[in-house]
Amino acid sequence: MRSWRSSVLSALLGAGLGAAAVRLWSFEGPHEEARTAAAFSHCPVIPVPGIIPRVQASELTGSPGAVMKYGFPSLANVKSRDSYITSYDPRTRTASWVIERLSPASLSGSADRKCCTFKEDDSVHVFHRATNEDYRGSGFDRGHMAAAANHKWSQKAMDDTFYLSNVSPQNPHLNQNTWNNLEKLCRALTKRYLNVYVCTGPLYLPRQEADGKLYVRYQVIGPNHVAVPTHFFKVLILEQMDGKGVELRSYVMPNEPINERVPLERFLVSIETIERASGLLFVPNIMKRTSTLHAITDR
DNA sequence: TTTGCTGT
Repeated sequence: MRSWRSSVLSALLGAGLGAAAVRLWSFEGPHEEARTAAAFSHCPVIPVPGIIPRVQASELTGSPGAVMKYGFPSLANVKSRDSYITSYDPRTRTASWVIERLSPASLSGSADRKCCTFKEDDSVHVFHRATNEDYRGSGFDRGHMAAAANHKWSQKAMDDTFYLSNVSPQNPHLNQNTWNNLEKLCRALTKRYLNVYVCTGPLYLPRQEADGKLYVRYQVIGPNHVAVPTHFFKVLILEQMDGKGVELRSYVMPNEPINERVPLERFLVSIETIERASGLLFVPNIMKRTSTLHAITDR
């Protein structure tokens, strides 16, 4: 039985993405704090000109200009909702990426998920649309990309996270434990950073099969063949309290049960790893490609 | 607490 670690590692290696990932996962220090510090030392910090203001409650209404200040990871089938902006992938019947902006204001309010139900996205053609029937009895959870609890500021905003275009088939144990903890971490970071931008999405990573060749293989569920991602990513854009810099943190988790005792820092990968694997480019508006990527991968 | 599921 292969561990999650070897499974992620071989998948990333298979995509030709090894260098940055190997260095992170090979780190085994005796003290967790030292390990955490070492893990974050890989995360880039980018100075930004001017002072960034904190988002106020009155500014929460989903306006693409505000949520997308760091740019679009890709441009196909972009949709704007109150709580997030997303790019839909009609071939897999799920999102390519979903971006949301978290702040203390967006996390507080009276919206209640008991009032929400998962629903088809009528803006997607029926040929390419996921339905609740696809998930029923599949063994997979309907895992939010933009999490419901991030948008208590408005019932409509929370309702919008229940479109199945904001959902991917997710291992139930992962969704309800370690992935949930990662979502809670994103919310907790709003206390230490001015604004927290979160970009979430699925990955379909190659792995080596018995003949020694690399294949991308994923299950599809239901009559509409909704793709089951092999992994999920989260890219965090953290605006520092002094408004002078932006920190980037990016995580990859396999779509399988993960022991909750494994620290979240173990799932940090370089942003380049996710960019190569996903076909997306993050923070195109601020990334200085050559110099920044050297800083990440050469460390 | 928040993440979901199934059955009535």
